Amino acid sequence: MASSITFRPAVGVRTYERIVDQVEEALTAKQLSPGDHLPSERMLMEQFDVSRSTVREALRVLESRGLVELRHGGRSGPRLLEPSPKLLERDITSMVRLGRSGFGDLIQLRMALDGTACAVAAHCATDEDVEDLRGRLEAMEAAVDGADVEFARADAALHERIWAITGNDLLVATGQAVTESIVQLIAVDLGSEGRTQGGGPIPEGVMPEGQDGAQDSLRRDRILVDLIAEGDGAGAGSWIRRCLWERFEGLLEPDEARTLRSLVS
Amino acid sequence: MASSITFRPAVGVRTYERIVDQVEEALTAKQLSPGDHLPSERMLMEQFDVSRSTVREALRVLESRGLVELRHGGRSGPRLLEPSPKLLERDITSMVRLGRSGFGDLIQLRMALDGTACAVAAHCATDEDVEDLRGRLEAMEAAVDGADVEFARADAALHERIWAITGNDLLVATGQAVTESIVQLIAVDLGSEGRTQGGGPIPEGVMPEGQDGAQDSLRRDRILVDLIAEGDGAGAGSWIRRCLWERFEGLLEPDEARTLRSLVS
DNA sequence: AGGGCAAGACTGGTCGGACCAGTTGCGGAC
DNA sequence: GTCCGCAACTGGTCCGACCAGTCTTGCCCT
Repeated sequence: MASSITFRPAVGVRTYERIVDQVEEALTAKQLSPGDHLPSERMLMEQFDVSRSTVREALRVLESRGLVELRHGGRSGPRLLEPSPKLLERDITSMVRLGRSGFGDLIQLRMALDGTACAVAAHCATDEDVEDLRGRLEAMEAAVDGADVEFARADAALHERIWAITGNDLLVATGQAVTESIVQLIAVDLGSEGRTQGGGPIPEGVMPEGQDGAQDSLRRDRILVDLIAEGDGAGAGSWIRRCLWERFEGLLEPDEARTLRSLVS
Repeated sequence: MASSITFRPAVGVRTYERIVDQVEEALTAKQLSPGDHLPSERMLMEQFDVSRSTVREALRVLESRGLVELRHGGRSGPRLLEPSPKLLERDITSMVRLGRSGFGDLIQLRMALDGTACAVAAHCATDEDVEDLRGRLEAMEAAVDGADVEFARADAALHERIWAITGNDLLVATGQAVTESIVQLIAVDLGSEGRTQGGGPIPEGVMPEGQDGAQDSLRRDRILVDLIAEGDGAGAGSWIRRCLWERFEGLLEPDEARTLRSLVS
């Protein structure tokens, strides 16, 4: 068994799947690059010698995999996209909504990712990185009195920047996906709760956290940046885990909270 | 701004997307469940009052999102599926192949996930869980002299069981996706390397690790299970990170290896 | 009456042509 | 030279047809 090439099943392969495969292979082989344009549907049906329906089904699949973008009326064909965390986000969100995973699972994953990211960032952050982070802290301070959403955005930008310091695009994408899933889930919960309660007040301590919460977040983020600046990876990792736990503890079931508590030490 | 309901853009929504949305909403609202069957394409085109092409494009999208399965000739319509880690796996794999992420990023993610999973598992493992893990160690010992692939399978089963102990389905799915991506990437690398080298020997220390590697893995897994049994979460977490680093260190670029080294302490 | 096999009635997969709607770019009118 | 409108694209949807796979029905033979 010298060769371990993985063959794909050859039965039941539908025509449009072969088209999808060809495009994907051309993409991985760098024969096509994000930003390039595929030929129009009419041209593709000639090149592949299939009907337009088949071409369109293939394009639908490519589109839903985030590989191409179709624009009605544009003079150039479908545009190739670069990989985006959107897909991960949707899959994770749907897994949480449809599967047996809950909010606590999402927070746990976030703690795993953010803890690691902060630890790595502390070890490989350059002086410019730290300066950039401090700049974002200033931006947060400027927004602390403003609208909640603006502060939340500045907060998210800081953490994204920390992930980016690791130079691990996969970690960035996964982290964004999990974070985005969390806020979406909170939004949905608020929405349904608001409906059942007839538009009552928004629960405290969640996304729109008010000025006290903002001040608190800012204080914690300052400490986090300090730890990263000192190169204290272990400290930064456990600190962010603690921050996350304290922030979301109120939204968890008691046993979930206890389990996640074990990650804070 | 009392209500924070998130509306979706209403322009440019194509007909087939509205069908996809309806099915997804019925799925999240539990009006449809995995295992159920959708009506056939001809019936769907009547219910939605659209053409079959449009129904088919919607089904293609639902299929590529892993929500339905189409079987040619079956008497019942498209079958609804339950969420599977397959999607996450494909997204992660394609992000690694197409994006700027490399092998090291994947390993780093694996260390984050596995480290957290082992830490949590150590805290919430019951006596039965530990017993089950020890049983799997026996299975590995039995396979240590056998085929590499069989041992690798038993090894993977042990780690999946550890993830499962956490009760976090999302963590299990993500872990499986990352692990699967890693072996796929190794397989591809071996394949291409084999081609360029004209079918030379398989590099040491990778997937098929031989008996020495198997004995080593077994020894490490024993220690891991012991740490979990003792409830030493921090110890189990850092131990598995160390194991992963030592195992894949040889496949990493020097600077990648140094970065990941910072997670082993 | 029971068992096995063939025809039919579904299923999804593909094809071809047609028409509508949104963009864009070119050329003519001013 | 500038601006506006038309024409030549683009993708989105529809229709009708045929092929192919699968399951069921029911007939025929034993």
